[in-house]
Amino acid sequence: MSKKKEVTTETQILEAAKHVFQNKGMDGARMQEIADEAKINKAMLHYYYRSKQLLFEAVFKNAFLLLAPQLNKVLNDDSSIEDKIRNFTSNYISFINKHPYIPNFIIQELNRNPNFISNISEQAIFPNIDKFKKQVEIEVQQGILKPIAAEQLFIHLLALNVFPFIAKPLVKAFLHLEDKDFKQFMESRKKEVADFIIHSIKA
Amino acid sequence: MSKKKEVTTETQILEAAKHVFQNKGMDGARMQEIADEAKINKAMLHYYYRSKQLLFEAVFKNAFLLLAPQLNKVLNDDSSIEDKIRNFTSNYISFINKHPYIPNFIIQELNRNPNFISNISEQAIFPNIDKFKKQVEIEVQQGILKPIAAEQLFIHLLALNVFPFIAKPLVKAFLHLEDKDFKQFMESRKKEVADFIIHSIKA
DNA sequence: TTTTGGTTTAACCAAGTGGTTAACAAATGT
DNA sequence: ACATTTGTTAACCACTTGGTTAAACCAAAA
Repeated sequence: MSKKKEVTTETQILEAAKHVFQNKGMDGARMQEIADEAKINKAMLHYYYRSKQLLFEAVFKNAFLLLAPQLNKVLNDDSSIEDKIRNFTSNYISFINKHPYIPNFIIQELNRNPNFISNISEQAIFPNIDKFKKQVEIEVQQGILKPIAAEQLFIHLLALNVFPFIAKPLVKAFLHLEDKDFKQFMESRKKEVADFIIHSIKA
Repeated sequence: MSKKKEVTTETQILEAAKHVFQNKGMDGARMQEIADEAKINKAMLHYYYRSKQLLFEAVFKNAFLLLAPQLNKVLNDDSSIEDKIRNFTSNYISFINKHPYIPNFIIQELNRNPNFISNISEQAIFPNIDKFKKQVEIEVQQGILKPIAAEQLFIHLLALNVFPFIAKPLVKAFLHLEDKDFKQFMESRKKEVADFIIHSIKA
């Protein structure tokens, strides 16, 4: 096994593919555009990744592996529900500011091909809600939280944090925000969302 | 002006285009597929709508005109904030059950081409937040609501209602739901979401 | 130096793509 | 009745698409 330039070319391709796929989606992306952006010959894309579909899947899994730990942290560590909500809300918004394309990319392509999730949902990294659920039940029983289904709370948390990024053009239009204002709006949501949730669920 | 079959053919095309565009998006849709589904010759698409882009825009505006009144009702009628939240949450979820493709379609294509929203945001139908904002301020001042920015509340409301539909494949996977369970989950959210918001904001 | 193996390239290809055209059919107007 | 406009069709076209191939390249092993 010689490796010569394998590493650089292969990663160059993946980086370019990330950028193009995440901006244009599977259908809108063009292999030639990826090759141009990676500054390599188009044939190299197939040499390393065989087909557009497989290159896309590599990008998709790569994105999902970046996102999953963010969720797992909330679901599996031992801090209180309140702390988890505060931490997640703050961390997630910072995370997305660094990778603004990810949530939309994942959701967009998952809607295009819903079967695709079974490829991933079996992996160990895939977020599991069980521990979070038990913890909510305990805190409800202890009188820390008002009665609430953990599933609903979890989706509330996701919705409040993820939606504004996915619907960014819509939010900007509704609230008459420029890009700079939008960023500020999201920054203030770090505290706003956490407070909003905790006000609602604390006994 | 003669009309012969204009009406039926033109609407047949629009219906087929709706279906195809909303399932596959602008890039994934094929003119031939739309023609096949409308059971007419492909040339008719261009005869009535000139180009793929214009046909797409017709579909897009059509979808937006269906969605906007749902929001305007919340923003512009005179009931209390609490009533508005309860009504919207219940009505919106029912509305999406009838048109499950709409929110994802709009957000997906708006992210693909964010400039596109300026085509629509100038129209009178475009939701305006001003009245809602004043109303929130008044109810806060009257001590009915805890202090909260109307903009944040509005996005909270949208997020909690819209997100689960957009992220349906993800929600299903996280919570291990089948389609039937998902529908039931969304049904229970009609009350759940409204209660959740109101618990949080009521003084 | 020569051989060997993975790496890279330009040229190519078949299958689709949105869009057009010219001829034809069906109404409508006179 | 005839002419004119409107609706419909099949065939066609230029161009783009993902993918292939055969030859060239080039570092390291022999």
